[in-house]
Amino acid sequence: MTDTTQQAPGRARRAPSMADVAAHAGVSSQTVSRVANGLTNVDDGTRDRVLESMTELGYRPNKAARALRSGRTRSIGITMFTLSSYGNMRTLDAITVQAARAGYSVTVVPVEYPTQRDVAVALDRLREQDVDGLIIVIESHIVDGADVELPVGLPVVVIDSATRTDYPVVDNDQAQGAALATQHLLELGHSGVWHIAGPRTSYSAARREQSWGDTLRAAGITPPPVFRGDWSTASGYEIGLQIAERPEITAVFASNDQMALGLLRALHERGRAVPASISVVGFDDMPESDSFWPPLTTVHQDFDEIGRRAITTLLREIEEGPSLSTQPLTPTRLVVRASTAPPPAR
Amino acid sequence: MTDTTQQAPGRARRAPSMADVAAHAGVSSQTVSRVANGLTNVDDGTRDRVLESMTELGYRPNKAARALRSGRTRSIGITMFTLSSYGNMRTLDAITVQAARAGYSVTVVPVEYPTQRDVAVALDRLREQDVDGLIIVIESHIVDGADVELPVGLPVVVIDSATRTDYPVVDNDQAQGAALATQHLLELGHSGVWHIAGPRTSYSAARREQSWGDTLRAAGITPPPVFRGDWSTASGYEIGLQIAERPEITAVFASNDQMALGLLRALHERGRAVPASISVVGFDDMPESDSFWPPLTTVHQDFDEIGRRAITTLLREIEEGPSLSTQPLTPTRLVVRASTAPPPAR
DNA sequence: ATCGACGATGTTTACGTCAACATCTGCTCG
DNA sequence: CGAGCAGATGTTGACGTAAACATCGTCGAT
Repeated sequence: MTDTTQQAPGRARRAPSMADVAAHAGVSSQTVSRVANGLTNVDDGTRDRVLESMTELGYRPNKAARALRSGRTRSIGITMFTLSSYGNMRTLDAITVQAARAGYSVTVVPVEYPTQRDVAVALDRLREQDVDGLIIVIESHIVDGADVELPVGLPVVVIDSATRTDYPVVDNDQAQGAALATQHLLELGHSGVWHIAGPRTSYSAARREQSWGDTLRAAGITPPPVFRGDWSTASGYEIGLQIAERPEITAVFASNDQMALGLLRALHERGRAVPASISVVGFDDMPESDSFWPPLTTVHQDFDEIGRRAITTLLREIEEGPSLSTQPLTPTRLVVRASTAPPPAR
Repeated sequence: MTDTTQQAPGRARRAPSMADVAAHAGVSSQTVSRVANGLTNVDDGTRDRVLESMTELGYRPNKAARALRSGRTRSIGITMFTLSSYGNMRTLDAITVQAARAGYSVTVVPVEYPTQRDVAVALDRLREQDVDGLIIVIESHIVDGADVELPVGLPVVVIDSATRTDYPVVDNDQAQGAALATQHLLELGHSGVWHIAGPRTSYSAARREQSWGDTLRAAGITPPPVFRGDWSTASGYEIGLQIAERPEITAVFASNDQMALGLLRALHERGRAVPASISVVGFDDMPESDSFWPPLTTVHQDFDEIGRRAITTLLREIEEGPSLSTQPLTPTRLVVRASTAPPPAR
């Protein structure tokens, strides 16, 4: 029978405020504030009494009031295209976990279509949320567009992007990964490596493609024309049907695991044995990849690390002001499984 | 030179408030408020002048102040286990998109480990966010636990859960899907259907398992003991190695696509042809499933629809108060591909 | 013993918005 | 031609918190 507040019909009762706790504990609300914020200059006895009252009344600090007063919300915003890509999802997962550990909450605003307008709308929405910082997981060429106005004075970290130099960028080292994949195939003795690239809109795809070409050229090989997919298994499959007909192709580096999977399917259907007749390397290392048939050799990206570093960097910016420290890219590593082998003897 | 505010060094200048706009437009801040909220009792000329000032100063309403004043934040919270399951991810994606369309933002709080303590912490955190409503995507037996105190008076929608009847539940019809899968195998002529179940902690897994058994019994068949996995491809693979050794098993219904994939791999390795020697059906219909080898027959779940209905239901609760309308489950459908066939002739 | 410093606690006020109420203008109607 | 009314606009205060400042008591140094 400690509850003396009124319960409006069908409505939540008003949450207890600092004033309620203060009255209950017989102190001023400022003392409650001090306890709530863990300041040290409070007598132990008083503190205990306040804490007890808090528990009894079920007090929770009101975030809106706190935000209004302090201008800080302890929440960060993140905007990205469809969550339905393996990398984005893993990154988001890592970010929410890390943010929670640091006491921040995460507001997600999706961008439905990769247009400047939609991105602008998303950023606008985020700005209204009064977030303390922003993580943007969007291709830079769209973010850079004229219609997109980045929030002024708001800490920002960019993932999977590049050209803007005024924000810290956190990302996997796409170039290093692609080089790893290409090099692996060359070392197995393949005289050429074909490439299934990602869509033109993707900066990651461009970097992998560039690095694949560079690696070949460094080995004295002229890169063949790329096949271009759109990340989907379906596009990998379509391209795979073409590749299957060309016996001179003995090694393919696909820009993600899903396209590699589509490729594997096409090769199965057309009777090209993997890896006996043709080797395949992917990129991402999805948890499913080790159960593809054959288990896929691929480049592992550490998305947990990306999320961790994005949060670390952003929180440092929020708490210590803008810094211009350049972030090193996170290295990837090659996971060799059963889809690669030396080229068939001729 | 309209900017008279001071720029603190290295800090964002204070965002313009209604008072700033009011001063600029030569009206009272209340009039600005009326314009901002689209009230009609404002002179057209005045309105235009205010809107112009807003644009010029780059005014955005302060969400914290608005929330403090009105008690509504136009944001909803969602908590779920690891985002890294296909279903959770797709659901979250759909929810963020739908929420954005309705003008709500979404705060995601992850639950790192499926313990009551972690769930309680997550809900606590969400309550502090002053969200207007909550979507919980967590197994009900944990939510129901004694340590978990659900927010009082806050609209809640539950996904992938069950036993509590005091909140609306939105979900796919797991039972119907499992029946579809089992029935399909029986109709192909298999005399028994084995099952790779999901973990005991999962309510979805339990429902699929139950329905599989019921369907067999309805056909006069005693269900064999289940194999129990943990949703991962690795567990499917381990179980698959056992199944491969038992020629009497000619039909397997796996509780998700990933375990089905692991199973396929084990069967390949042990030389059991799919579907000639053994048929496999999955559950989920991941976008990759049509490129498994062979392309996987599976049960398609409509996660977009789940997200849509979760938001619709929650917003109705928020805006019109609690309703006790029972939600029909969303039907699933069987997608027949190449991993199922009649049993081998003996 | 006295003064000052410091620690604990209380009081006041501002953050930005919006509901409620107050005021003012111009116009209609008898 | 004045009372009354409607619509436009202004003023005040409250939401819950925390910074800034004020007050009070205690204890140590001289």
